[in-house]
Amino acid sequence: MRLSAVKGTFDILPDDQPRWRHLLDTTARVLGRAGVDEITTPIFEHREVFEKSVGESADLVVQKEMYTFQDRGGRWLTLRPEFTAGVLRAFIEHGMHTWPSPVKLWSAGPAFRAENVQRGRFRQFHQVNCELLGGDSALLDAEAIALLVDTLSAAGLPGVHVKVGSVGDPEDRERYNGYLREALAPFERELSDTSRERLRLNPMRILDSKDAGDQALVAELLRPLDMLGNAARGHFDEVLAALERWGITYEVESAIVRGLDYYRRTAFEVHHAGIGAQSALGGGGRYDGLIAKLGGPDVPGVGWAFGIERVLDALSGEGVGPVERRRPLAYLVALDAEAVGELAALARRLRAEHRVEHSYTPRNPGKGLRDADRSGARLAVLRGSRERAAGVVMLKDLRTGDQQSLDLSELPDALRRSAGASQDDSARLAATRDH
RNA sequence: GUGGAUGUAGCUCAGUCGGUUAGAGCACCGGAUUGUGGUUCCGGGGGUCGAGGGUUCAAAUCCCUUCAUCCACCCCA
Repeated sequence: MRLSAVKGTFDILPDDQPRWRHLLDTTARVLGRAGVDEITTPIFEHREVFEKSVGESADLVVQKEMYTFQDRGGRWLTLRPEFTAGVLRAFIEHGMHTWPSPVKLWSAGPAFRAENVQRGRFRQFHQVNCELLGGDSALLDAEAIALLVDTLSAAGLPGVHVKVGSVGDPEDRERYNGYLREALAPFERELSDTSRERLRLNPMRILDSKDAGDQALVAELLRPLDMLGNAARGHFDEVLAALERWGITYEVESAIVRGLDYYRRTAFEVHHAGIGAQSALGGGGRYDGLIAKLGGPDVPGVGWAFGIERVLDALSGEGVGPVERRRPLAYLVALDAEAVGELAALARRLRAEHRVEHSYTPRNPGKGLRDADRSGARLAVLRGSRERAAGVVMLKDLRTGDQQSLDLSELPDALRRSAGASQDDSARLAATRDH
């Protein structure tokens, strides 16, 4: 059987890399300016890290989608299905609650879920994650949303659709779930199977049901937003006020529901049309109490993640085209065996400044220039017996066809001059792709 | 877990009322051009027709099974 990538995984080939690089560079720049520092945590953790964070009502659904395995020492480990739990584990382990507050951290990398594959859903996928830890100010909720919007905007998606809601404080949720149970109890037999299950475990999620019958039953009921306590209501209003003040357009979602029950108060999502059925680019919310639940100090936090593949998908749809791959400045063509060694040594020196490639076997000029042309190099440098006798190289501009014989000592300067010119090219290229 | 569509060369795809040796474009290699690339022209290599089984004188083509990919449902941290 021919080997292939595992279902739900894929290779990011050299031609794809510039787009990824661009998105990650943009992320680092935007978040860095906001005082968010990068943190890298392991891609697997003790299973408890994720099991504790996930919560009881969700674990039935969610745990079976986690890649959990036993290593040779008998440890139970889980490939991270998301970033938050691992980052919080690091926060606790390194005593970050003593750092100047708030502690702002971002990460990027792969995550793993054993899901069925479709557009925008993979088993190994990649996320950018951001956490703002140690403050309960509504300003931090708003900042989190702003950072998500600003990052996507800077990457080339200025018009994402922001949905903001609040799931309230724990007591609000309890009250609301009680209300739902009471209101829906008479209709229990009319609910869909999953919703009947949810009625016991987490009634709020019934609001999420796509079943038409379920939707009809809940249509007339109050939404979570309608039953927020004073504290959560005030907090939510402050978040919205900040967003308005900053000119961030949003839509209030009266029944925003998230699959995990660690969310408190603010929850939000960003959506984009045209990336298939999975329209969510990312989302997040506030999770006060989660750090304590994981065994740390009772420090509040708010965070989000977006899916890199989905954002790139959206960017393609926006006509933000593939970014051109890096090309060498010069390709050194060895015309005889001795030149191969000479040029390899020369290339090594030139590489201190430029991207330079060279032939590894003797080539005739025709083949050598074709090699140079295919590499995408702007310049070809030829060296053979004639050049050696004169102590020179032949420098050829592959676009104009101009060529000149050049003393070896003059080559570095000549390359520097051309490098200046081709940087202008790449600047133009960058300008067109950043529209 | 469920449903639909699709699997033919490295890539994109033609080819199925069953019938010679399975084709094209692009890509790759060589030559025209043994010290000058791109364009052009000529030639060449490359295929378990996803896999297994069945029907048939004969299967890429028909039947069954299976796997994979894509899309969607379910679910979604």
